[in-house]
Amino acid sequence: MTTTTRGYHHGDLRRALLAAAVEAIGESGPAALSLRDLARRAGVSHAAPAHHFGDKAGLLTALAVEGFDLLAEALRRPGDDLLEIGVAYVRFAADHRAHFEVMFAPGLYRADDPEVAAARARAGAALRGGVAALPAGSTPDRDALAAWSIVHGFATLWLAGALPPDAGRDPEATARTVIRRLFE
Amino acid sequence: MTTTTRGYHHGDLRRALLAAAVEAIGESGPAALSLRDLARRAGVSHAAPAHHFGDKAGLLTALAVEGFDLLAEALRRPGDDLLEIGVAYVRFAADHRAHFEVMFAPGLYRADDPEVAAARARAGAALRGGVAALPAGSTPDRDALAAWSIVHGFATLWLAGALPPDAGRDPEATARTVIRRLFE
DNA sequence: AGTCACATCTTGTCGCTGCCAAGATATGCT
DNA sequence: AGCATATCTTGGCAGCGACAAGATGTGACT
Repeated sequence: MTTTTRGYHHGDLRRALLAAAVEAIGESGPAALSLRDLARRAGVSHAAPAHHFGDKAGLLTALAVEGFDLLAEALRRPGDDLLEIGVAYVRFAADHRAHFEVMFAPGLYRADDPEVAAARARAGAALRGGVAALPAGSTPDRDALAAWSIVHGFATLWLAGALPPDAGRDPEATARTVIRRLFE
Repeated sequence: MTTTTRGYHHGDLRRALLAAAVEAIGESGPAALSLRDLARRAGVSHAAPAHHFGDKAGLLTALAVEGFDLLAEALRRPGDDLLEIGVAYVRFAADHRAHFEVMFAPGLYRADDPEVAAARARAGAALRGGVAALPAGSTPDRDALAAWSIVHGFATLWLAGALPPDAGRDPEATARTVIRRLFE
């Protein structure tokens, strides 16, 4: 599979546009995203993206699907340890900022799209996986929601630059400390 | 003070534009906000907003300042009870969705503006106020961060429509249950 | 009362954007 | 070889943010 750009046909434009979107969002945030800019980055005409994604919301929908699948994969890696699953959640937000910002901005894409719903459900199952391994006498639904809230809140605040400077220096270590608060 | 719209001069255009912004964001989210639409809602020409706010980021900066001040006020109301302060945080997000969404989307406004920084600090102080009243032997910085994370995460997930339907029905009650998890 | 500086709002314009329609080119199937 | 289809281009339209220049009120000073 050649990914070179020469010729009338790009070869892998869909993937190239998604990659360009990640790059552009990393530079200027999701709100400033422009389909025409992505087309320029990929070296194609301004209307080429429409063929693959329909419109801007379509492109962001595809990016959200990709993001939820990456998240599910990242959350499955630590196994049963709920603390480490939480840390993985924060690390995912830091490592895939562009995806994360889009995923939780449902006004930007078609959040009710079936592919999104399926990918979101896979990520949710991966997160709930660690809660099942908690000691007896716990309340799974509430514990899952509390765990999700605390890691999501931490990640969001860190991305927003709202954390005090010393807490934001090493988000992963700080997150580990904060999450541990749930188990004491 | 007359707030009528007749005449060449509006009378209270700045306030009217901020109110229109809250309304518009409530309908379509912050990303879809248009200065020209706000001008139409206020019954003025398309360039009138520029005089009061400079540009779009300026308007959203003013909205963020207003939001952080409203939040500080809301957090001060419950007094020393950290649980109720957390509930007030969630209630604020629900009651002032437009403000909240802008406040924590620093890419949309000038987050380093001194007025924003001051208002944000006031809200932070109000939040930390409840942590000081915790039982001895606690770790204030970490506890404040954990509390902030869990309420912010819950509020954000609720606004994003990411919570399971039964948890999202009565966010305030669910939030109270989830936050209590921090104190057990 | 006059007039003058200033704040407020309007009109006009520019480049950029998303989206649509119509046409060009490559690919693969028969 | 020939045709259907997927992929990409060109051209155009309306809406947007930002800027510049002008019109209109407001208030202060004399």
